[in-house]
Amino acid sequence: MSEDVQPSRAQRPRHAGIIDVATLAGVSPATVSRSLRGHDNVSAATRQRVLEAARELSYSASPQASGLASGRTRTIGVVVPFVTRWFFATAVAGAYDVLHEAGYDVLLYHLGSPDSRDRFFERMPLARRVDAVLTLSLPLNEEHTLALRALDMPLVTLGARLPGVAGVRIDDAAAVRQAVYHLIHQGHEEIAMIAGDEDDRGFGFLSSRARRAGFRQALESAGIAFREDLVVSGEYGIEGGAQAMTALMAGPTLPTAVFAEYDELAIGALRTLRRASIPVPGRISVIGIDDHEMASVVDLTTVAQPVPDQGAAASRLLLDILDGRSVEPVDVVVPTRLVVRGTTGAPFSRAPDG
Amino acid sequence: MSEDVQPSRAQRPRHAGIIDVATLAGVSPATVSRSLRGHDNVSAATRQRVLEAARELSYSASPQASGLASGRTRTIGVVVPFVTRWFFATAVAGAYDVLHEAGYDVLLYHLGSPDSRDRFFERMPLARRVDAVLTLSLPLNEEHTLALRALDMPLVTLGARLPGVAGVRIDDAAAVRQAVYHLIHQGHEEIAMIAGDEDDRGFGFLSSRARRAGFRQALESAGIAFREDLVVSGEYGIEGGAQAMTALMAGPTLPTAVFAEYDELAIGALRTLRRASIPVPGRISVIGIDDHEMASVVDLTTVAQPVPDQGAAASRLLLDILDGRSVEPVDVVVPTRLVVRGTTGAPFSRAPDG
DNA sequence: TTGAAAGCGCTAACAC
DNA sequence: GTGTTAGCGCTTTCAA
Repeated sequence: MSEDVQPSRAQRPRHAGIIDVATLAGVSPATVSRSLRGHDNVSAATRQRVLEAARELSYSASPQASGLASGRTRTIGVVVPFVTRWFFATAVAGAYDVLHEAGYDVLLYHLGSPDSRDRFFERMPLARRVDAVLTLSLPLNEEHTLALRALDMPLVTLGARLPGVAGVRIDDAAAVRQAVYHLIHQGHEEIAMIAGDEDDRGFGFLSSRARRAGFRQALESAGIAFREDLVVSGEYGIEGGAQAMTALMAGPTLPTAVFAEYDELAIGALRTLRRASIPVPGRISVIGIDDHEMASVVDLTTVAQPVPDQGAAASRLLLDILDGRSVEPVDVVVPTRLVVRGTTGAPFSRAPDG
Repeated sequence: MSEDVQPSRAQRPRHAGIIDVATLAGVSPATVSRSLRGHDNVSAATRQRVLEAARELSYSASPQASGLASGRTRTIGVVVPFVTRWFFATAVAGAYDVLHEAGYDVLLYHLGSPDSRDRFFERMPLARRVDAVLTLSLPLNEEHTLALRALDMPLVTLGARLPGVAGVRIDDAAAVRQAVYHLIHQGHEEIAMIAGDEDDRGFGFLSSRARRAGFRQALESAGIAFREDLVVSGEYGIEGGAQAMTALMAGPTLPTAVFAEYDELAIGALRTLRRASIPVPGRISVIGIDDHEMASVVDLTTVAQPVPDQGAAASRLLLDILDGRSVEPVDVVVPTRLVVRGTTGAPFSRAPDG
């Protein structure tokens, strides 16, 4: 709510308008419009003249005016929880390239916190600003979902499946299984999980829920009892992982392996372990999900998911819907794969007399 | 250039328009407009009725139409080289918060490569889409600069000073000095630099140039001869740093310390050193600039710069210009500070018989 | 194949 | 304080 000091608009040098182009080309504005947008009911000669005139005046249509007249904005709203997190930044970049290539601008909506998410969905600033919406990993409640549907525009989700909405994602349960089975195959039986925050302060990402459930299933299907006390949660990011590891270390016995819901949590955990001089994987193994760009630096074993590809795929899906090429709410599931590095190994065996 | 399949626009449920609100409130559209935008020449009672009517119809003005009529878009263009890099993502988040709070939307332009930067400046998609532009660390040649000035709209740079343009940045030379003097004080004399790419494939960031120059100056002012052969460059990101370190290791003698132009290069270098089992700082010390969020994880000594703050400060500057509160092209320089961690130490002393 | 004319939904200048 | 009247710069029928 800033004060509105109205700057004079007279200063701006007047852009060439469609009428200028029409005059120069000796045609009507309507013909200019048709020529420039590649409609086929214009003779080649006329179009040629128009294009030249437009170039000469370095004309390009005002998006405002053309949007107002046509009802389309040529803009896509991209809604992300945190642009600063590697996953989201990378997905946005992947999406951007495809959308930009297709001639769409990208309006960024950065939520930052659940509070501001709620405000966002109340005010719905997207209403007449965009032609379609791409939401990244947003966990939405009924109210949010309704607000989104009320927009009645093409919608695609990335990383969080919404019933009836097209989306791109990985199979969370499968990814967790890859990670947990890797640990089990190495002989681990005491496996802890560092999960994302699930309480109200956090977003409560859907993938978090899926991965927690997947963790339990994976253990049980391997005949290992699930222990609630070995699941700790941390806020989004490295610090969250570091704190969660600290909490885990405060428990009665340190497990022999930790599965982190995603790499940043794992990386935070590694920092805590390094500072406490606990050897990895000598005393404890660590594995994550993502294949974050830093995973290779800290030599983290992880389950890789293709992030830019998902952004690109989601955008293509959106374009398909916009162009009427797709109607079904498809559910694109991209594969993950285990990347074994140096933070996992055979379990530490306690001294026989211990 | 995608095929234009025009979707029917008839499907969209008609938003309430300003006339609907005016009718419901029993006033003219102009009064609705005035009331909603907080103009003071409306009686309290009238405004009240209008606000209620607007809420009842959940009306909000079409940005297209209001933009067309007022000549303002309430949108800021934010131009970044790579959203995926920590520095840029973090700066964008800092900027976003301030702009969003002030009621502006953010249109993201992701360049990705110098080629696409050039295309961007040729086509200048910003022309009528935004009220002002924030460019992040973009090295611009004369042509780019002209294109930007031709827009004749408020402009602020972050991380790269443009003559006559307001901006926010750190003092690159000073930051380099902090880093290099730290190494020198520890006794290092053979200090290499890993610099950003300067050839055509890279953007050739201005800060890169400044930091290279600063490096030479810092050495010489300490009485250490600058050696061209100890400067290697790497592409933007971790891989670039890793490759540069490999190149450095291929030289006749490994220096005792490496100064990286920014942390991601340093982190890449650390990965190469770890893989080659070269002890840090036992055999070689490493220092960077940024205080990247991963710096604490790899225990990297660095010169910290406040990134979200710079984004926020740049945005405030932009708002000041937009609102006519600032006219001078101010040059805001924010301080940096040395953060000593574990990758720097006393220099390795060669075996006496070596 | 082209042009004329009527909007798209607002804001701003000018009346009252 | 409030209403009336012109646009803002395009696109899109509809006619020719």
